[in-house]
Amino acid sequence: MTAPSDPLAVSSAIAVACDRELNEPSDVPPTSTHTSVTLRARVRRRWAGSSGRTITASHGDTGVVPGSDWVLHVDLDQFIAAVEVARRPELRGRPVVVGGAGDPTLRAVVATASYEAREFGVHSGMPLRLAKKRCPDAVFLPSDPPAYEEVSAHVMDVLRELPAVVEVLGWDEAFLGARTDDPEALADAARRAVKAATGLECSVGIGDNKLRAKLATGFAKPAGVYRLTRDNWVEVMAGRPVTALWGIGSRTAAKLAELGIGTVAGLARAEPAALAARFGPATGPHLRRLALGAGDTDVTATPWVAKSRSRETTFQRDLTDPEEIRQEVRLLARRVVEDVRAEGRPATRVVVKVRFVPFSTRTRGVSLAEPTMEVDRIEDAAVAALARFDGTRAVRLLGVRAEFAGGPP
DNA sequence: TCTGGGGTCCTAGGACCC
DNA sequence: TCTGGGGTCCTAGGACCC
Repeated sequence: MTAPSDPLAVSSAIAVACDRELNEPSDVPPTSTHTSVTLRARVRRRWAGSSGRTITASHGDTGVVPGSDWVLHVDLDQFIAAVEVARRPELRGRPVVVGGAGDPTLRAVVATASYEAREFGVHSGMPLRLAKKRCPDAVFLPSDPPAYEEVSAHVMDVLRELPAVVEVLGWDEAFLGARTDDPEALADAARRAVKAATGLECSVGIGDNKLRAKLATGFAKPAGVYRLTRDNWVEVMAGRPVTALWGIGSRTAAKLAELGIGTVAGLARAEPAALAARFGPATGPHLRRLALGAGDTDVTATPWVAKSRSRETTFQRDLTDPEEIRQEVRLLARRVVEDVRAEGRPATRVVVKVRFVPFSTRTRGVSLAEPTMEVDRIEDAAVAALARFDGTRAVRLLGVRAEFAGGPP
């Protein structure tokens, strides 16, 4: 296949590929090992019980009829910072940085920065120390998860009043599945309802599947609405870097760059076989489908069920004493057991995570003889897993994770 | 700029079995 | 003769997301 250099030709080439891909009924042949989005959707559908309404597209996993089925993605603007400003109105208009214990001299990173702080180059994931350097006048606040959970629950309840199926994605975002002729009106209704009930601004992406709705939200921010469908996908996305896609991060982008692929258009035109050879039989073709804008349309209100519970701590000073390390693992294990018991489901496996100095992370796990919620059993399993590590290196982080048996509780 | 905490999913390799 | 080819399960690591 020749790669046209004319941008318009590129666009039409992708458009053709899109149409072919999206309309192909035998998209997932039974012998294919293709999994990713479609398989995940099937697994979830199998678990969808009677506890929630479910909209399932009747036109296959990748296609919906415009004007009939819509996916909306609602995302609260600078959520954590907005919650903090809401309860401290005097901070409005000031650069606010939330993260860790709120002390920029400690080992911690930014959870959320207000738009004012972002002007100084502060963003999520950045060490607090650097945020302080970039924006010395910012107000640094400790992270307060229970407060955010409470506001989040309120927002989700407000969204559930709308004529749509609500699938919660995290503290500050949700998918809405709806059958409507006017998705913009529904998006406006969602924005107004959230604002009226909580004072918080949100942005809404409208799409013909989850991927496009999610990406549309990025163009809607702040406090706006944007529609991204197969009709404008090529025009909007073709020239953007592959990292603009939901699910492609810097590591995958670097590997794609080695194959000479840098843009969404380039990925859309790539040979599935070449991608499969580099990324595996499922992930390779899946990456190309992302570039085509393909995604599933299933929005389900079925509550999310955790597959594991974990606790981890980064220490302010590195640990070297084996006995101290053991005691910290026991402490983390007991905290995990509290969460496991709150869940009311026994753990089947315990995994210990160690991050050595400077920053290499390793895990070791122990399968339990039988599922249990007993604190002694889980604590001992964590210590046994820890014993399988090389105990001579300095440690900066310890973590303990309990895994539950597969399937619904 | 030395890099949190809580999750999920996919892949590769070895063990084990027929 | 020291060699087969799948299938499945388990484990550790990698990558991604919020």
